[in-house]
Amino acid sequence: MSARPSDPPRPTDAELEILTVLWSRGASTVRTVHEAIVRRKPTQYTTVLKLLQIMAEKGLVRRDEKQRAHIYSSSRPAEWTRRQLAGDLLQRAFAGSAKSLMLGALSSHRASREELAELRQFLEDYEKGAS
Amino acid sequence: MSARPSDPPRPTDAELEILTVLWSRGASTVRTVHEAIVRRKPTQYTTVLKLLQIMAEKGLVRRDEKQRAHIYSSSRPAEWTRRQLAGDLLQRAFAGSAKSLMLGALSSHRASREELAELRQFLEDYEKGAS
DNA sequence: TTGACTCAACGATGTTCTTCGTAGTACAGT
DNA sequence: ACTGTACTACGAAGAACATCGTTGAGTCAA
Repeated sequence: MSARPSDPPRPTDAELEILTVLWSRGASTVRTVHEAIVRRKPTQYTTVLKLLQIMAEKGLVRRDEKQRAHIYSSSRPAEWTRRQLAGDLLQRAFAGSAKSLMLGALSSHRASREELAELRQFLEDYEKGAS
Repeated sequence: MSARPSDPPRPTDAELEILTVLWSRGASTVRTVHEAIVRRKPTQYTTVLKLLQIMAEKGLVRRDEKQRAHIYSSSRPAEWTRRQLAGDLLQRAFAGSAKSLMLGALSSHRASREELAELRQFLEDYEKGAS
């Protein structure tokens, strides 16, 4: 539960962008990641490579060097990192008020009816588990 | 509704820390802010001053220079900035899924019963307004 | 085996962030 | 007027970030 010394640091903006690619596509080569990134923003291949190397040093990703084209994968499940980020923001900007966070998220995003249903469902489940 | 060109940029970590002080205490002198900051983390007076000057340039805070000790205040209400931050994180890390964000926040924080009640209440109100 | 490709490694650059020291200015009390 | 105190302004320095070019090594096919 408590943070071990080996917990990776909070990813930077560019790093997070890469992580989202790894989360959705799973373990990937640099080339694959680059192809996904470049679709949203013009970026050199070596920029992505460098980022991934740095992220490996930080422990944000793991690297399999068995093949010539190294294979990178997120060292933590998406949910773990997301939880860190949400909790971090919650403390730093929202003074721990989950309600304010939710309010902020929803008023900036305009959730669909299905999403709201999901949310209510989740709250119910959570309440049961938490009591 | 849409972002005007003059919208201030996302505050950095240190800037956010100062903003939270301004949000809770209202318009303040550098000295007052410093006193609040130093309680959490040893920091020089001039560090806070410099930060506030930079934030004024960026448009994150407004400055009243009528008195010798300038008075700083957040240029945007707390809710506005919070909404930006939550929305930003929602897009960048949560692929727009408010549910995941909620899940992340709650599983990192363990909400109280009252807080959960508030949340449910808020969701209800929101649903009415949103339909 | 040589040439075209593909890849990782590395170094360099420019920017932003964070922090602090120093200098100068207004002001109050003596 | 003189001195200490409370300010702001400015500049500098180091770390972190983001980006890219170049180099050299591995691979495959003609």
